[in-house]
Amino acid sequence: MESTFSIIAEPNRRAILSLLAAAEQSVGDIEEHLRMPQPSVSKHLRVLREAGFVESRVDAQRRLYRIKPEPLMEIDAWLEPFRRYWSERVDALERHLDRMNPPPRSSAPRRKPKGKKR
Amino acid sequence: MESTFSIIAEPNRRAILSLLAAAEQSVGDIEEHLRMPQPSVSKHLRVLREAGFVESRVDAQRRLYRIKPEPLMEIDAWLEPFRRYWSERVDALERHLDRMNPPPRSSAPRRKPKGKKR
DNA sequence: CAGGCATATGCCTCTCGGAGTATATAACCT
DNA sequence: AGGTTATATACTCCGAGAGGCATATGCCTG
Repeated sequence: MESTFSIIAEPNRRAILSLLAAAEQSVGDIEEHLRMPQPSVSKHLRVLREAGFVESRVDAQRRLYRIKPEPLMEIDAWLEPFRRYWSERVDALERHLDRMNPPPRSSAPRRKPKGKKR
Repeated sequence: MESTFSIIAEPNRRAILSLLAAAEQSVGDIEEHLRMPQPSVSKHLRVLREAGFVESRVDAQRRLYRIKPEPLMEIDAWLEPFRRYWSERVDALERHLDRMNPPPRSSAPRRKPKGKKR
């Protein structure tokens, strides 16, 4: 399966992506920058490629890898519903009030009481 | 260890977070909405809590869980260097040109040739 | 205080994926 | 062709973590 999220769960893969964010790199470049064994780099690149995070082009014996943004955009999109909390973090006041009395948000579904209490 | 990223790699945990994004929920609420066994819910909540994704408050016998945004903000921040690819995706033309001739970006470091060729 | 609901924890098992090593493939050069 | 460089793949080993189930803890109510 290997979902989009589990792929970037791996630290080395994130490092590779961050490297590629700056510029196109060959396998050897990555190996050198990240000081990791070449087979490991190739394996991670394979995973990233098959998941659409990167694409490669051939340059003689070497392969140059570059970012493909779509999966990362997907993650960015997943974060969307949480962004409203960003601003709430600006001052803790609203959170505090929110905790004290019934949240004044309009569309937040009210929980139906399951037990008897409260 | 359990890094921020590996925590949201778990689909059930993402589902829980998405639920909580809408509104504070009790363990029972989550169990019901996501149709998953209660111990599983509790265990995932524990992981999320210890990693700072959520916090709980006590309401009689039940615990109400709510989002804490910091770790998600961290992920959002990690995405930052890639955002420039978003816009490049708008029209494929720029990418294409980018691939054809030396990228006109100002600050992108040029790779030092390692082998002899190219 | 007894019994019941809500949640947490402990234990076991099983799978998945990463590390490491060796080796295969492929293109280049002389 | 033969050797060398660059990258990919195959195989084995091992540990982390998720699921399932039983059980513990805690609070509330009659």
